[in-house]
Amino acid sequence: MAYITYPAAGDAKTPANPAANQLSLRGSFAEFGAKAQVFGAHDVIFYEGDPAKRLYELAQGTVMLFKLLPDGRRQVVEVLRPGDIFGLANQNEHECTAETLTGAHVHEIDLKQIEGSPDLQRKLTKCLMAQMQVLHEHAVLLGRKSAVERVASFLMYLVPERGGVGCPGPSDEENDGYDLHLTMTRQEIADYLGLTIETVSRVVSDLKRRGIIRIDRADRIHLTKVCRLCQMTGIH
Amino acid sequence: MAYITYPAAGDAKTPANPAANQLSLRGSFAEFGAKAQVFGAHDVIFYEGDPAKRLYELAQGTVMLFKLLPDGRRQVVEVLRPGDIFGLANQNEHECTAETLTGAHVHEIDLKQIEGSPDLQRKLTKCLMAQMQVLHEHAVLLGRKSAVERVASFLMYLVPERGGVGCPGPSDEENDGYDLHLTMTRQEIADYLGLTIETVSRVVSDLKRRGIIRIDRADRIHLTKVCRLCQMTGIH
DNA sequence: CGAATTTCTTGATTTAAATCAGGCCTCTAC
DNA sequence: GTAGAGGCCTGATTTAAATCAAGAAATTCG
Repeated sequence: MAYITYPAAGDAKTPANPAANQLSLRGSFAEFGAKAQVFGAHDVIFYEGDPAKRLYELAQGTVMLFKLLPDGRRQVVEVLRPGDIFGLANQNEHECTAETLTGAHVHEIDLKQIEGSPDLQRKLTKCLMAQMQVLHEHAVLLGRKSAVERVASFLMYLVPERGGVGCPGPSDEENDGYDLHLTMTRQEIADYLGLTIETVSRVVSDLKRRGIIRIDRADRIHLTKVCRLCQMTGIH
Repeated sequence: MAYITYPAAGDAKTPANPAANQLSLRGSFAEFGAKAQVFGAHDVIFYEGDPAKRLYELAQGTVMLFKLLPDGRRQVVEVLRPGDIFGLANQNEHECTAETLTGAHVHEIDLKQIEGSPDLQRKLTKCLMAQMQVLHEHAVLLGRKSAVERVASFLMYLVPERGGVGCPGPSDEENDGYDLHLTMTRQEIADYLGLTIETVSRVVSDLKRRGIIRIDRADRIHLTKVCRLCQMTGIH
């Protein structure tokens, strides 16, 4: 269950957890009296259909947004990282569910407050522009990429400063490596990539067999050949 | 080719075409000295990779945004309608190509000008929120819907005030009808829905055979049973 | 107008991924 | 330690959509 704190007004700048404080500097909402909330892993922040009144900024952790079809099919539409803003609703209801993948710190703020501040407006616009770009790239993935390309793109997305787009120069060919921690289960990855859990599992096994990745624990993946993987994303 | 006009400053409020003038009232950029541009059908407004300096507001017509993979695969990521804003770039380059589907009137404005106006900021935020919601729905379509559900959703999207979401009440079951004009070719529809042209053609033929739609010219479709079609979108 | 080009449709076949089904780890709890 | 549960992997089979391959409409153009 969610462990939610509502600090006294003006207290948001000094949360109990120093790490959260450090990370919340990434955004600027906390300085405007935003409520700070702490969630555990796999907590729901809001459900599709819930009344939408506020905006959320992820300060720490990972959150996914997903939509469900009546028959149970699920599509994860966004995977959010610290600094991302979510919970915007065109109408009065949330159009997707927000669920944490890890423990998470979230700042909550009223849209009206943002509208009053040109600085926050600018920040919001910049954030939405970046998210829109990610959504466009994800549309390409879902609409036009093969299963292998989807998984390769997903893994590259987890490499900081690469985001599945950039490719290392010729200097670090073949034997460059990178360790990454998976916060998503195979089912969540499948629902993000528009695949089944079996297909994700098979593709990952195949990458392992080909020596492109190495796996000890299911949630820890070592990318043995980042460059090779990058070339499998369909972008190059 | 594009027929581009750059009216003298302050002239944007009075374009030659009265229809354009009427429609431009939908937005508010024209009042802030935005450049007005007129494009023909199938003109490129900007290419993926072009330097991005300005923002565009569609005043009249239809525009699509698409991305290409190096091997030629294409994904149409958005289909824009009057009032929509596009051309936002996180970095300094456009991340997708903008091409008109019909003749179109476009207002061009500097992001800096918007940042100076709280009213425009609000409008921009509202517009981005709405577009993001459409992108989320489209991710569900691309990631989780069957070919029939995709085509049904697409057709419903073209019914004003429905947008593939709402369904008419039980009063207008079966024999409600709606005429719509397709501004996209089968190939463009396929690239929007993440299908091949053949699959789109087959699904459309099948809907015709089942009496759900009627087609005389390839670009004019009469929806014979809007309600039935709505039930085929996967949403109900 | 008729030729040429493009767009659309339809059929036959292939294939990538889904589905169906079972077994194997890994962690937790007792 | 053993039992149970959930997550993960793998194999066999099916299937929806892609691909391959012609034709048939439209549309453009000389």
